Amino acid sequence: MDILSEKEEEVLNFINIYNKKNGYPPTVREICTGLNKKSTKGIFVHLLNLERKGYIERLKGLSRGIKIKKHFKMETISVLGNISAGRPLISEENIEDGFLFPDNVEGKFFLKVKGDSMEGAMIYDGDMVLVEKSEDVKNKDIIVAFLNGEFTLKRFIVEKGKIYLKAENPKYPLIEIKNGDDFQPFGKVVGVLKKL
Amino acid sequence: MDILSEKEEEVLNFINIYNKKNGYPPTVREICTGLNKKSTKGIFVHLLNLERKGYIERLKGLSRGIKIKKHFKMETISVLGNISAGRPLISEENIEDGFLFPDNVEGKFFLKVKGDSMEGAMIYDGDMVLVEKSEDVKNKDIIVAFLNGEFTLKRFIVEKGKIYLKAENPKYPLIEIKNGDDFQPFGKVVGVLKKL
DNA sequence: TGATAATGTAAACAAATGTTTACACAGGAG
DNA sequence: CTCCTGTGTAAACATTTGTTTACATTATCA
Repeated sequence: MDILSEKEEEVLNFINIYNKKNGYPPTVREICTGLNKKSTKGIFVHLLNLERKGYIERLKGLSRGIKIKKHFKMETISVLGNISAGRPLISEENIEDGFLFPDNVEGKFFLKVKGDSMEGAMIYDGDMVLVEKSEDVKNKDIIVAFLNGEFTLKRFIVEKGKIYLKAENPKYPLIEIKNGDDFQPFGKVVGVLKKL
Repeated sequence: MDILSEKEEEVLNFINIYNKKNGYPPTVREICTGLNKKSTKGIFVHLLNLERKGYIERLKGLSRGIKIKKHFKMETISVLGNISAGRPLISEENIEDGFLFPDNVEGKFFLKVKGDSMEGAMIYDGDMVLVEKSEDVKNKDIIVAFLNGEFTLKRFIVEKGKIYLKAENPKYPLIEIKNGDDFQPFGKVVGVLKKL
C-alpha cells in the first residue's frame, strides 16, 4: 500500500474521527474548516490521492461521499438486540435454534447463545459470540451454520473425507453431514463476549 | 416516547439499515427511491415527525443531516487497536499499565488486558474488556481507574467508609485509596471478549 | 540558486440535496 | 356528506456541496 504524506495522513485521520463522532463522513468544506484551510482545493487533491492510494473510496458527486476502506477505518462491530423501535431487524421470527439471528448486517456481529451445547468450548448460555460472516470455514473452527432448516452453533470437523458438526458437550451427539443434507456454513466464531 | 405510525417506522428502519450498510445516512431522495416514493414530500413530513417525536435529530439544511437518537440506533461498539494508518489514535504513548487506552472514543469501548491481575474474575491476559465510560462506579464493580499516574483494572470495593482496589489474584496486594492519592474512576467493565 | 512539485487561496460552476408550495386522493370522524 | 388528517405527486426554489479553473505560496531537491 502506498505511503501517505503527512497532509494526507492528517486528512484521513480527520475523516475517521469525524465519522466516529458524527456517524457520517464530513463534506470537503468541513474537512477544510476542521484543518484550518480556507480553500477546498488542497483537501480535494488529498482526497483524490487517498483514493488513488487505496485508503478511501469516493462516490463521485455525492455529498459526504467518502468511504474509508475497511482496513483503515476505526472498526465497529454490530451489537444485536438493541433495536427497540421500528420493525426490529432481529425479531422473534428470527430466533432459530436458540440464536438471535440477524438478517441485515454485514461483516461481524454478535449472536446471543442459548443452550449449553458448547460449554466445552467455554461458551455458555447467555454469552454473545462474535461471528465473522463467511462461508469459508476450516477444520475445527467453531461455526454458525444452517442445517436442514435450522441455525446451529457447532464445531466444524473434517475427518477422512467426512464432515461433522460437533457439540462441545457430551450430552449432544456428533452430527455427520450427509449428501442429502441442506448444509450451509454461515460464519465462524471469532470471539466470545461474556456480560458481567 | 410517542408512538410511530407504520410509515414513520418504515422510514426510521430504512435509515437504520442504510446507515449500517453505507456508513452514512441517506438523503431524502434516497429514502424516497428506497421506499418507492416518487415525491420527497411525504418522506420529508415523516422526518419532521420522527424529529418531533424524538427518534431522530435533523441538522437543518445539511445534506444527509439525519442522526438517529442513541436508543433507536443499531448500536455499535468501538474496537481499539485497529487503526493501522494515519496518526494512530491509540499510540504507544497511550499504553499505560498494560492497557491500550483510547483518547478519542465516546461511550463503550474495548481495552486489551495485559497481565494476570484479574484472573480470579475470569479476565485473562489478551482478553478485551468492554468498558462503559462513567465516573459513577458502584461497590464491587470491576473498574478501570486512574491511580497516581497510571491506569489500572481492579475491583472497586467500599467497606467501612474506606475505598479499596482489589486485584482478583492473590499474587497482588489489596490497595487502599487514601486521601492524598490521585484517584479517578474512568469506567466500569461490562463485558469480557475472548478472542478464539 | 532555480526548477519542480506540493500545497494553498479565491472564485466560479454544476450537481446534489433540503425545503417549500400547490394540489390530489383516500379514509375516518362528526 | 363534509371536514380533517395523513399521505402522496409534481414542480419549483434555495442552499449545500463536489468539482474545476486560475493563480499564489511554500517546500524540496538537484
